[in-house]
Parts: sequence; structure tokens; C-alpha cells
Amino acid sequence: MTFIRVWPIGGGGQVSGRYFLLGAGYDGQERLAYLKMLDPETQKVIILKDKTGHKPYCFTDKHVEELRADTRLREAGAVDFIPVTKYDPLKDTHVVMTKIVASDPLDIGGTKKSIRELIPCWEADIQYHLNYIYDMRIIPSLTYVVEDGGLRQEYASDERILEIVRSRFGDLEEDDARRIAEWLRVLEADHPHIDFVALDIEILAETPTRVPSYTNPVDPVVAISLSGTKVRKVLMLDRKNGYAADNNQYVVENFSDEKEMLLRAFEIIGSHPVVITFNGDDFDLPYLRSRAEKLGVSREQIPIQIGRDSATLKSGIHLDLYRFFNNKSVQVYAFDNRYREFTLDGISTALLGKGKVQLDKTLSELTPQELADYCYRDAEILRELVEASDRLIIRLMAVISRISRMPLEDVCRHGVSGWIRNLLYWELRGLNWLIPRKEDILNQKGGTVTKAIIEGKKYRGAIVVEPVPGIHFNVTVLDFASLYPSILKEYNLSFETINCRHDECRSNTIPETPHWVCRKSSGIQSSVIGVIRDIRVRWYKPKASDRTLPQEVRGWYDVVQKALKVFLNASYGVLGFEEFPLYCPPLAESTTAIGRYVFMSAIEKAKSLGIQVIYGDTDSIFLKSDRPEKISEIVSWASSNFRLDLEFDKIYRYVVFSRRKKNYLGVTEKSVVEVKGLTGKKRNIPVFIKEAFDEMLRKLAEVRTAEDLERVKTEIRSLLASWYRRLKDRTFEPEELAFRVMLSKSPERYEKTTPQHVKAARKLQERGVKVVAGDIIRYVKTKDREGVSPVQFARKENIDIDKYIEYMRSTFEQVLDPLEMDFESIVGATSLESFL
DNA sequence: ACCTCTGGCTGGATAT
DNA sequence: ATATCCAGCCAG
Repeated sequence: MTFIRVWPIGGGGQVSGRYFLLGAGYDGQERLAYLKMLDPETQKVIILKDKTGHKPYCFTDKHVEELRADTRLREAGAVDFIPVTKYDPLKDTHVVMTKIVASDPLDIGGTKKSIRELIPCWEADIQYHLNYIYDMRIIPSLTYVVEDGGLRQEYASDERILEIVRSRFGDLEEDDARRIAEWLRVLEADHPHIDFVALDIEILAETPTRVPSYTNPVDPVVAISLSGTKVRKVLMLDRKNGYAADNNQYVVENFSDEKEMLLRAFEIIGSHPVVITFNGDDFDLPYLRSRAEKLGVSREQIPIQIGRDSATLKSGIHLDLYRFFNNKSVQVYAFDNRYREFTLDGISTALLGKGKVQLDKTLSELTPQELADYCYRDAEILRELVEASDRLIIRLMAVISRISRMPLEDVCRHGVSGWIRNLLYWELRGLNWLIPRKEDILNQKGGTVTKAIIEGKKYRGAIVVEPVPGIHFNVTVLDFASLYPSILKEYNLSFETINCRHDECRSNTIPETPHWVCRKSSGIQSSVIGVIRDIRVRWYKPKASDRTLPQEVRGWYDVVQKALKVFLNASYGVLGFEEFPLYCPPLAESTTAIGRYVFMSAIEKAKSLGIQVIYGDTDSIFLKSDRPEKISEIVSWASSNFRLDLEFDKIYRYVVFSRRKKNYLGVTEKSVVEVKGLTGKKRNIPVFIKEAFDEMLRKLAEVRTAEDLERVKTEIRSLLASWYRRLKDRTFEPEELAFRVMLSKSPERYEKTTPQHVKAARKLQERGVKVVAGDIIRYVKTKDREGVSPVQFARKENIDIDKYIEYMRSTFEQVLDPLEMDFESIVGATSLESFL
């Protein structure tokens, strides 16, 4: 028998080192707090339930007497009054409160009443709210007894970790060292192996057009594919003559009775700690549940529970990868924007180079073997996605879970603002601070005072320097490393320190604004972000590129490094996000205001040293100088003046600017071409134009000197002429000319205008093709009335060649103009040639 | 339950 | 004909 201290609960992390926290929350009745923990040894899930159903509430003293007098609370049983002192960050005072632990809802003489109903002061008089669900997770009394425990893994002692931190991070304040050590303890903890199974189902609708709905599960489940660490199989409903043959990829189990098949699937689901689906929250799991109910399976036998917007499992946890891949931060930072479309086919094609089985007939027309293959492929792709890059997805979720102090189950369903909220709440609770309500922050701190450049934005952002047009050789790029997070750290920015209550801080002003920052105490957001920044820069980034470490260890450090970057990048953004619970407009605008100040100062400094500034955007400056010592001077100036790292980023052998901001092309010393913002880089343009553009880039990569350039310009001319000729001669497939644009909402919801991709989407709908928000529409420009046609229906003769020539012109001009080349004359020469 | 932010470019639709 | 808005994609 072992006592387990649950720490950190909601931490996705360790429970006494042996168990791995998978999930936490409430059951369907919203009564019992539970924890789902994995024993990595046995792969069994241990579920701890708080049988009391208690929830803690905090009240200020003035309410407590009233509450104590209310005998109904005691009669309803299970009530504790615990005095607590909390720090109020907005008032900068301590508040004495009483935490009342009571079951909720309370049973008052047979009727159930929620505490909110019982205590009317809740909404009106309580100054601060404490989100009880999250609060529950850190109540120290959550000590459970588990039958067959046993600590196996020993962690380094606090002293040992501190020692490592000191040797690695140099001179640190005691507090900082402890804070960093705490973080490393959490982040360096082992990642256990976790068994999982990916699941996909196929439903055979009576009529092919009917979309199966779990609210009315009339259509049978005909196949269930399962692919994971322990099983690879397809359960098939044996309709006529079932597919009995096995192959080497998966095993088929045939069922003549659908109910039996579902029960078998439930058995497999129940024997895995983690079930992976793609859109299982909205479809697969709810359908399995409701279909099973319809077939008379009792509730106890169904391991699936349906929440308001998620589906969870009674024994293990369910991770819906659709949710996870939809997350912008995951898409951009973890996967480098490699996938665009949020479909299983789109994601797996981009990440694995392997898509779904393409069908040219309806499900009902498939032979049993085809159906099994088709269904299995989906589960297989899911499994491979999870297993890819040494189980990157799971490791990433686990790391995010540890950073955000949030269980895996929740990590995959929340966006970055949810992760950051949870982390900050965790910190606030750890310090015993009251968590202010959004409106209290807004009332006290006020709104924004700066005016955005872009209409409709809330405050002013960054500066973009007008580029010097033309080609520039030997350009050095410097950039401020993590500018905004560094500013938050160095300038002590936090919701409680901005515009604080002390008169003596008012002189500590933010440029361009009337705002000021506290001098007396250090800001919570500032220090949390500071620690994250420090451990990333000084621990995880170096480890990720340390060649003395084994490949897989480096890979793991890289995952942590990336996850930390997600938090850093979003840490500023959430400050200006209205739905963020610590939304604080003056804080957001102060961050960018300081950024502008620092950025402009650096530019002035460069100019004062006689260095020409070619371009700059937010935190990066492009400098033309043949005196490296001058550039180093700026770097040391930034560090001594602002304590910010202005780093050498790269040297461009040459860089080409048009007049446009955020648009340039540069070739680095290693002959790598970097393209920013140019149309030729955008992923929605036709591959025909993209290929021509890429070919031009390959030519430009060779250029080292001004003489090379002249030669290459001639080559580019003939290259463009030949692509132009191809266009004119129509030696292409319509597919090559397709624009690929994402439908951000469903076609009928475009009211103000009808962009081209929407027109194409409507044409698809007319012909019975299903089109939903998020689909990427492929269309070509045509000569008919609408001017567009979905590429599926396009005929080569109908394509509007002139439109494409125009598009080519504008795409290439962005590069040709600064090189003093003229698209028209290249093309003109070509047509003249053909004319002769 | 699509949701971190602002700045900047593009082409096409729509209003004037 | 011209200005403005809309929508999408990208830089940082």
C-alpha cells in the first residue's frame, strides 16, 4: 500500500514519479472529480475518484458569518470552513477569506441545489472568482491510497538540481535558481511509453447522400478499424459474404451481428489507455455510443461518454487529433506549416507522404476487401502520424501538458490561450494570489491609447522600415532574440505591475503612452515568461543542437525547445486577446511601444555609426557595412543599454528588394535562397507558376557577384520566355494552373462578396460535391461568365490564358523590377519570335 | 468551441 | 473609371 501525493495535479506530469497523469475532471453528472493515471509498467489506467463530490469555494469574511448561520449547508453534509489568506494583486493587499468545501449540488431536503443558487451573493458581491474546477486540482488534501503502488523512480534531490542549475546558468538570485530548478524538475521527467490504439469507423447509409448522424443512428456500422501498439485489425460486419482472408497488414474479424461487433470494439477500446481518432469527438465515438444504445447495449457496457463538445472514455483517455492539428500553434511551430488542410488526407499526405485510399465508387459498391482496406488505411495513417518522428505528437502533447499544468486530454482540445491561462492560474494559485476577474483588470488598468495603423485594430503594433529598392550585396541581418517576451521580462510587465497603485512608480513610464510600470515588486507574468525564456535559451536550445548527445535525446530536447517557443510567442499575443481571462490592453500596447522604441533606437544607432539601414521589420534590421566591428558595436550597445540580445542572424550574399514591405529575396552565404512574402512563394498559387518561379530562384542562387548577375539575367529571360510559350501553346494540364484557396467558412455564409474560390465551390455543390469550411478549393480561371471553374470540371480550351499571363507578370515583376528587367519586353520578344 | 497579436501585400468584388 | 472593401496569405 502506497500513499501517493498527487503533484502536480493537473500537471500532466508525475504522480510520485510512477504514474503518468492522463486526464482529470468531472464525470457526466459534474459531481465527481477524477484523475486518470497511467501505470507505465502495466499500461493499466488507475482512476481516482473524489467520492465526496466536494468543491471548494472562497468567500470574503463578510459573507462567512451568514454562511455559517445557514444550517442548510451543514444539514446537506460535508462542509468545511477553512480560513485562508490570499494576496490581492490588484489592490496590493492581503485578504482574509474562508474556503468552504461543500458537495455541489447540495442535497437540501431531497432536492438538489447548486451552491450558486443557495448563496445569492455569489454573483453580486464576491470580488473575485476562483475557478473551482482548477482550484480542485491543487487542493493538498487530494491524497489517495492505491493498493499496489510502490515508488520506483527516484528523482534528483532539490539540492542536486539546484547545483546543476547554478553551474549551467551562472550567477543567479536564490529565487531565480529555485524557480528554474522547479521547471527543470517537471520538464526533465521521463516520458513513459503509452500504449494506444487508433480507431476509425465506416457507416453504410441506406442512401449515399445521407450524412450519418449520431443523434439518429439509423445506419449500421459496417467496419471498425483499429491500429495501435498492440492490435492491427478490422472488425467487419459480415453482410453477404464476409472478407475472411487475412493479409500481412491487419487481421479481419467478421461478425454477423452488429451488436457483437460493437462489443468487441468496446473491449479493445477498454484495454487501451489512449484511443486516437480523427474527429472522434464529433463523430466516431458519439456514433458508436448512440448506435450501441439503439441496438440495446446497456450503458455500463459502453466505455464512451459524451460531453458537450467532446467524447471521453470511462477507462482511458481519448485524443482527437483533428482538434490538435487544427491548433494554429501546433500547425506553425511544431510542424513548420507543412500541412495546410485540416483533413486526415491533407495532413497525412503532407507529413507522411501517404494519403487515404482514393475511392471511385460509393461505400456500398465496395467489395468486402476494398472496404476493409479503405477503413484500415485511416486507422493506419493515424497510427503512423502518432508514431512519426519518434512519437513526436505524444511527446509534444506531454511537454505542453507539463508546461501548462494541464492533462493530456485537455491539451489536445485547447488552444494556446487555454494553455497559457492554465499555466498562469497555476502560478497564481501556487502563490496564493486571488485571480482577478477580467472586468476588474479592465476597470483598474484601462484601455489602449495608441492608434493602430490598420483600421479596426485595437492598438499600435510594430514598425516596418521602408526598404531601399534594388539589389544589395553583402547585407548583415541582426535581430532581437524573442523581442516581445524579452521585453515582458526585462521591463517587469505584468497585469498587476502595469499602472500600479504606487505614486512613486508613476515616473517609470512607457514611451508613447501614459502608462507606467511598478518598481517595487516583480510582475508575475514577467517572471514566468522570463523563466521560460531562460530555460529555453540556456538549456533546451543548446542541448537540442549539442552533437555530443545521441540523436534521439537531441530530438527530445528539440521538442521541448519548440514547445517553449510556442508559449513565448503567444505570451504577448494573449495580452491583447479579448477572451483571455487576464486580458490587459495597456499591457499589450506597452509591449509593442517598448518594442518600437528599442527598434528605432537600434536603427538610429546604426545610422550614427555610418551604417546604411536597408530594411527592418519589428525586431530585425538589415545593414550594409563592410566593417564588422561596427556591427559588433551595435550588438554590445543593445545589451548594455537595454539588456536585450541583439543577435547576429545571417549575412546575405545579396538581397533583392522591391518597394514593398515584407517582400524580399535573399541569398545567404551558403547559396540558400530565402524568399519572404513574394507571390511566387505563396502556396495557393498554381504549380505552373510556382515551378517557373522556383526555377528562377535556382538560377539566382548561383549569383555571387555583379558579373554573375548579368549572365543569370540572360538565363532568366530565356527561362521566362519558354514558360510563357508553354502557356501560349497550352502545353499544360488544367491541374497545373489551379489556384488552391481555403474556404474559411461554408459557401453560403459568404454574404458581402463572392470571391473566386467561393464561386468555384458553389459550382462544385451544384454538381453534388460536398463542400465544407476548411476545404481547399482548386479552381482555374476561365473565359466563361463566372470566370472560374473547379479544376475537376475544367477543360483546357476554356482556360483564360491572358489572365494567367497577367498573374505571371505580377508574380515575376516583384523580382524583375529591382533587377531592372522588364517582363513585357521578355514576353514581347517571344511573341515577335513566334510571329516571324 | 474556428480564436495570441498587428502590419502588409494581393486580386477581385462591389460601391460610387 | 475609380475608390473602397473583402478575403486570403504571409512576416514578424
